[in-house]
Amino acid sequence: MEKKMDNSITEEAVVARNQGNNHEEEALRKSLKDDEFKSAIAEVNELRLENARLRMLLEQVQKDYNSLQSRVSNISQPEFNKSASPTCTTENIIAEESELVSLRLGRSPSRIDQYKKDDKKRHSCHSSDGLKLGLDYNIELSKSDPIKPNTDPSPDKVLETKTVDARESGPTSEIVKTMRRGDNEVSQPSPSVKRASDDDVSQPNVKRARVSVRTKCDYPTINDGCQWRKYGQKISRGNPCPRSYYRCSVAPLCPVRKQVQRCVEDMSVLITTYEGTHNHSLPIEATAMASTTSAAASMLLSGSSSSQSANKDFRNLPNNSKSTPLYLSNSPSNSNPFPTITLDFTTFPTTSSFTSFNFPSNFQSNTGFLSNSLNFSSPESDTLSKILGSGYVDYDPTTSLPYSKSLTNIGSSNLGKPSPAPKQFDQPVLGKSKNSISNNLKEESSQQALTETLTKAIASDPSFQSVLAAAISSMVGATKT
DNA sequence: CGATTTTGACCGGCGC
DNA sequence: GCGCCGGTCAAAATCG
Repeated sequence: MEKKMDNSITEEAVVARNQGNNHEEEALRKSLKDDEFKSAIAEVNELRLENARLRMLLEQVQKDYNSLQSRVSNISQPEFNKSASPTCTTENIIAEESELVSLRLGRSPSRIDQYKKDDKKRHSCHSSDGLKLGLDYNIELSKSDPIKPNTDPSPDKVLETKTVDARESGPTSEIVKTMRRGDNEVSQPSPSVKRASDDDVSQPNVKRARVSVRTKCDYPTINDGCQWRKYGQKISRGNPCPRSYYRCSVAPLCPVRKQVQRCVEDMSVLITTYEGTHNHSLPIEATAMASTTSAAASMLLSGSSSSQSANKDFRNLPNNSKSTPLYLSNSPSNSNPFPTITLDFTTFPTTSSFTSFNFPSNFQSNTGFLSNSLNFSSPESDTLSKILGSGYVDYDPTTSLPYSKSLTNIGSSNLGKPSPAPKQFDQPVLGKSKNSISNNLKEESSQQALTETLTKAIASDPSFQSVLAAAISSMVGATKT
């Protein structure tokens, strides 16, 4: 009996203890939930802070980008004004019509976007290179107002406008051309009339500038941030791969067109040729390449002589084939009747930086076209990266963002404006360890003369500055997305 | 159903 | 004048 009592007491105690345990567990769970809740709140707060920080960073980058743009615009202005001067000399015409510039931009390979099969028709959305494209009409619009539709269809007037614009830049002339086409489409729907109007624009002395972008790309087209509509496809002579013709579909009257074709020598290389300037606002991701292509086109049409002078300066560089980063080269596309500038992204740097800047000394024009070549590509040796890395700018290999180094020597003080570097950039410049910094110093001193010469060359060539600045800004812009 | 792509036809430039 | 070639158009087909 006592045992029973004891047992019952014990059971009660156990029950009571269990009940107590349940309460404790509940309290524990509650406190755990509170903790979780608090940590979640803390996490959210952290994220908010991070968000705010990133926003500030973005604003800063935007600010830098804008100031850079305005500088590019300022730098380019005299050239445009000069070339837009009312005295249309034969030299001017020949120079602008006969330019063929190759600009090679090496950059680190960025992550390859997932290619969505179901999205393959929307070729504007894919990239293997993380390239962004658009045209910078901050520059173009500030000079003249080419977008304004020509309300006076008088052929004389049209011709006059076209000629002046063409002297300013190819894309501008393209705009005028297309706006006129739009006018004709309204007033004279006949296709033959439309084509006749095209002919008016295609004066022998007025060539349209094109910017050709070469990229290693397995996909039908590169992601340039714009939306394109395919309007034709042709198999051109000498290349079994069909050439596709696209026009910008963001705005109905946008004159910008592009041609996409695989390189016959290397099928993995995609050649995208842009023509014209967007007459509408662009998505952010489309502005970066726009800056580059627009500046390149501007340089193409406005800076022939200055490029030559730059070349002259570049030839003063130390005569060491391994360390001579600048040389002139023939453009591969000699048959192209249009002034074309080529941005070559096909040679990715194996080092961490934005690399070479090559001007082959065997430059000569064999097409009657002035074939100025700016080569930013990236052979591992004799690269601009060393120069840029030793005084101008370095790029993070994973982000392609420039490290905050001084760019003032390039001629744009804002370029080097130190900006708060986010965490991911907080790593050794050029990816080198501290042990290699002394080696860097040695390299720096040995290339000091080179750097000075290059600085001089760059500073003496506004067009070159604008292209370089645009290229840099494109690197920056590409990281915004 | 609207947007986009495909594709054959057409046009102008250019060289012969 | 003719033919080739690059570029564009536009109707039909396709896609989402």
